[in-house]
Amino acid sequence: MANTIRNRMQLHQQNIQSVLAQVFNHQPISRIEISRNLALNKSTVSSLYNALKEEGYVEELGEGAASTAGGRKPVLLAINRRYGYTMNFDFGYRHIHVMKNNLSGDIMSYTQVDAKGLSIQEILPLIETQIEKAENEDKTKHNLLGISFAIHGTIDANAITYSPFLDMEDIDLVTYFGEKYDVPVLLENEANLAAVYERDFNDENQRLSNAVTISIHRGIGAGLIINKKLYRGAHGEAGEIGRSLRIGNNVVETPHKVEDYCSEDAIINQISEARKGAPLDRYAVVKLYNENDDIAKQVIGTFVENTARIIVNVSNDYDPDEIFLNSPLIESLPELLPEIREAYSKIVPSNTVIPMTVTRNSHYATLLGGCALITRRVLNLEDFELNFAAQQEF
Amino acid sequence: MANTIRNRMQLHQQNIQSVLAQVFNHQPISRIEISRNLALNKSTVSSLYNALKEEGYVEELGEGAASTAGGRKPVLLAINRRYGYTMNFDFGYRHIHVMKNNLSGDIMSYTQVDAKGLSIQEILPLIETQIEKAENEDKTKHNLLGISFAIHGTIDANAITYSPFLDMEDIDLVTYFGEKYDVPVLLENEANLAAVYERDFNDENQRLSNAVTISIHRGIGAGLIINKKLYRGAHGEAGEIGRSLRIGNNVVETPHKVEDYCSEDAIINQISEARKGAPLDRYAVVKLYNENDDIAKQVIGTFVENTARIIVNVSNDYDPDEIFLNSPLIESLPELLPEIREAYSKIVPSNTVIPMTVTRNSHYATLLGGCALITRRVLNLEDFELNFAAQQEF
DNA sequence: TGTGAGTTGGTTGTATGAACAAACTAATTG
DNA sequence: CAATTAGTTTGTTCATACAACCAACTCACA
Repeated sequence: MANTIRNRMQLHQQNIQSVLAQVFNHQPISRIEISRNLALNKSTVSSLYNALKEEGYVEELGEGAASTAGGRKPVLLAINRRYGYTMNFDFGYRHIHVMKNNLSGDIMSYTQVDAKGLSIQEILPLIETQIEKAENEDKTKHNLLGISFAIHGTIDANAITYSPFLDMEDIDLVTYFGEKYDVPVLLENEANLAAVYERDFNDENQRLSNAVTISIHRGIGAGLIINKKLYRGAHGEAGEIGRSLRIGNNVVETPHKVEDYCSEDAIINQISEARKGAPLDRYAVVKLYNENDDIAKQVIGTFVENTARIIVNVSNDYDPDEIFLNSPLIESLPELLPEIREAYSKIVPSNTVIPMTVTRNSHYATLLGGCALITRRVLNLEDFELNFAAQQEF
Repeated sequence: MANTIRNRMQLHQQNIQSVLAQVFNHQPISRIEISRNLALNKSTVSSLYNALKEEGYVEELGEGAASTAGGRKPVLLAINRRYGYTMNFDFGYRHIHVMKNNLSGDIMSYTQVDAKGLSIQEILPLIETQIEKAENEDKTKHNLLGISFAIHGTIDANAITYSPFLDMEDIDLVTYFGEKYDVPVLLENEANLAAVYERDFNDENQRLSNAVTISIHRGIGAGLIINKKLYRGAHGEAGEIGRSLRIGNNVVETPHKVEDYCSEDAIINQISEARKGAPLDRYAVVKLYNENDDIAKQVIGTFVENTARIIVNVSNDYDPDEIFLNSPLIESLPELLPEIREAYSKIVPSNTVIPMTVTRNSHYATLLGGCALITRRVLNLEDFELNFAAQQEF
């Protein structure tokens, strides 16, 4: 029991956080409902809520409907949407994706900034412009509260350890922006953020204890939710399933990796090479496939088969409740999912096929995953289950 | 925050457990030392300790040495070794392994019972004989407190879901022995228990947060420690790495699994077939290898190479602090470990090779892992870090 | 449409009890 | 002896529980 509380002060602090988490997860909610959910006396909840109100995190929204049996109307409590906001970025291949979110995770704005071929030195001012633009059109009390960056690489101890697609040139984003804006800055791998997104934004009833997102972009990586928590590994490299090697009797010097066969880059290159034509991109590949081009059909057929096997392997490795596929290619060719499902059930002839879902709009996923993590930091609710899904419509 | 405490009663209960865990982990220990470790007032610790003493879990061992600066001698506290004991079993291929442990995890007795080819119906009375024998020669107050079984198969919700090597014939061990002896009965997969063993018995300084044991027996399975806790997966099937499929361009109908190449059974069969001789067992294979038999050398050479790749894949999948190899074959041929290390570093040319260790006496490992889990249950310390390693010598 | 019994939400003041703190005893070193 | 440390006793503290209250609603009945 590492993270354990022992005395009344710590108990009090934790109970305040529990009340805040209740407000977050069930807003708009009344004091009496919190009292019931937490099994705390209603007077205790009132006292704890008042402490939160003094800090400005919460606000009263007005009165709700009374019970049909009569009785006083409840006062509805919610996260103070005018407290401040977070800025969340994703360094994509072509674009920087930018999202501004309030403390409830609602999307305040979303933009893409063209960044293809730019160096990090050229990208930094673009980010600053976005942050300052967001600040100018804002009316919250505390303005910017935190920043997150989705990184296509590996992170350890909130620092980039490997960045294959963008040379960071010794730029430390955390220090740079942390000192410039005096807010917490969080870096996280994009597959991990996609996993956090599925847990926090896409799982309304919070059923998922264990989930894996398989991210098929230029490489292949998995984001792991284990016991409701993001599992990063000892060095932030857990879920690097694209680097998996083949086992077999013909031992070769440089063994084949999964991503040599099954990443989006690998697929595009295979088609490109077989056609002996100019370099392709994803849109061209999708077009060829839709035009029933033989080569595209054949290569993507193998991709479907291999993806099914990757899912089998992920099942065996992690035994999750659900698997999410984060692949722009499959998103563009939705007919592939049933094919993957069929290939899967041919390999594992069981009556219970593991649930698998294709993540829609994967850029939102990583941005919202970053939002979920940095919001926890800002609210001092880092070890709490926060449900961003349930309160999106409200 | 699922497992969270909210009121003073729960806080009190948790603090009692924390004191018990301190006594367990640091016995013999004084009250004042517990007070310092837990940052609880010494009067509080005294009061909590008295509650535990009344229940009989702990006892005073006598006085320790006074500080060199003078002062009263401390009274040394420890787990009451005369409170009771646990019985822990492992259904091996040839033998049932039986261990009796006191509440501190000390080995009171160990035996193997011949069980090759016996049905579960024939095995049950053998187990009962062992339990009754242990009871007859015992002088503790409460006698048998719990039973654990290491299963070569998968377990979900404390029930066997898959048992490839022993037909369970609808026998429910938990009900059968639970009702017969009125104690908790725990079933767990043997690779998982080996992982628990490494965490609790073999990690004196409790450095390991994430560890994987790779169990290479008749099949291949992994036991996973993630964030200091055993990770079992949604259905108890996490770490079934032996079932992993090959990814590649030549898609075949029935894809190859890792354990088709790399399990002990696979190695023995390959050598056996290549020699066109009688069926072999592990001892014969070890003998051939030591006699420099060409076929054995070649097959085991490939095994070394594939094991290195499995370790690479496990690293990529789980990114643990350390990997443990639980393989009687490697245990019998210790010269293989440096070869595996070398093959590994050829594939991953990094200055930091992941620590890998061969578990000695793997039968003890699973039995002690079972002991660790059932002891937690008995002491009501299920979510606490217990360190069986540190206090083995005392 | 007016009234009051019943119900529910929320506040206030008091009681509880687990941890804390201080002052004690006990036993040691030098 | 003084200084120091271990542990106990006694009384204090304060976060939560509890009980009584107020506020405000529904609904049945007149």
